[in-house]
Amino acid sequence: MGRGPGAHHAQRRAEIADAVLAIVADRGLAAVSLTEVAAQAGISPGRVQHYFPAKRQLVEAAFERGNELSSARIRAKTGADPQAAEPRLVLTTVLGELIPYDTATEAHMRVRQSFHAFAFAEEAIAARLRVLYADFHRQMADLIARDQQAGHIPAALDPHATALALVALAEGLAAYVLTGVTTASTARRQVLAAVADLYR
Amino acid sequence: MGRGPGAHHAQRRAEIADAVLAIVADRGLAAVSLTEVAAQAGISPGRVQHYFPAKRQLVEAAFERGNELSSARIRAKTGADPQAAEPRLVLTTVLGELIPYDTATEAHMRVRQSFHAFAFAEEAIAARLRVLYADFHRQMADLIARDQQAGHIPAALDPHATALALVALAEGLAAYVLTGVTTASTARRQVLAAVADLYR
DNA sequence: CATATGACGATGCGATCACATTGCTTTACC
DNA sequence: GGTAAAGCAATGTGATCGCATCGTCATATG
Repeated sequence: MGRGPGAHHAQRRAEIADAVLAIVADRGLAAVSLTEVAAQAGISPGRVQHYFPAKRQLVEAAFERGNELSSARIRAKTGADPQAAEPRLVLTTVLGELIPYDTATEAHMRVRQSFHAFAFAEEAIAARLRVLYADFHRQMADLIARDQQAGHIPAALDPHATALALVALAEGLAAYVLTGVTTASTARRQVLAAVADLYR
Repeated sequence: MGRGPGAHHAQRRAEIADAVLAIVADRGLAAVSLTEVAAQAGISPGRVQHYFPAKRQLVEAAFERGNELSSARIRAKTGADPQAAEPRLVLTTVLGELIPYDTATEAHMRVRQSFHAFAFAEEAIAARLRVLYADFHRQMADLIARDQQAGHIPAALDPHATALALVALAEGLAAYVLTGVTTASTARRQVLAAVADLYR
């Protein structure tokens, strides 16, 4: 797409979605309003409305955007091809990524938590979360199954159940880190220990 | 306190706080407003305002109320004296209580999740959460330490770290149950397996 | 060149919100 | 029995919200 109307459409939408994510990360989903988003993005409220005629679409776009950014960050760390890398390395990387260690990951986990809570009232978001996690858990289970067949992980474990428990542990700890219940390093140590426990 | 002004003060406040919890549980914290709360409680908006002059106090009261109800439910299941009961029984009961299994526990976990997200924007709530969890984790750690000294749990484990991981696992799984990512029975099985793993 | 359309900014509108104010009734206390 | 305070309902108020509408300008297209 070159110049003219619609040339920067996708980019503008992404910028606005990023503004929403920034607001959610430091003031929560309740602080998201058209004027607030416009101020955060440094544009007029009319422009926000132009790209997102209804607030619902604005929030959903931010949700999708957050997931994209998360996937991109994970891909950057593990490589594009999930089959190519060592399962154990991918497991520790991905699970470690769930524990906030800088402002970007902290913001992302805050957003994730906020949408989790939001899903109680918005079935559309809940449905997307289910799809997202089904995929995520399946990928983790695949990694575990691969190292089971390689003889590195006890074959008695149920790959999917184990994956579920690992991710749940990581996210539970992440929630603690976000509110200051525990430190990031403690949480990270716990997650890595849980992975190591698979390979005992 | 007998009759006259102030006689039912605490009870009225509790009723209103319960109404807030009910709204949070099925429509989220964003749906909480003075008129909404009044409608839920079947009283006039003025009465809500009378007992809670500012919305902040209303939300905080609901937060405290939720914690009280949770503690009461746990006490009812484990007995009043935490020293009297078998540590393993208490561990499984308390952790199992974190997994939603009926409308009451589901509502409670929804409320907990909502306040967790709310804490990002409200430092006062975050501070209360920290105190709450510090206490909670310490109690769990004590139970583990007691069964370590009894020789039922490997002494090599760090009681506090182990307690932290167990609760985080349970809450992470609970979040999945709430959005339908996984079933309650699966989550429960995972939690019980984690406890059983301590006693291996 | 004419016209339609995209891309906005500006303004207005109705709803809702938290909160303030007022006033009436009931009760405790001197 | 008079008075002060508590317990409420009713109403008002200013702010903010999402969203609709209108107008302007640039650009692609015929």
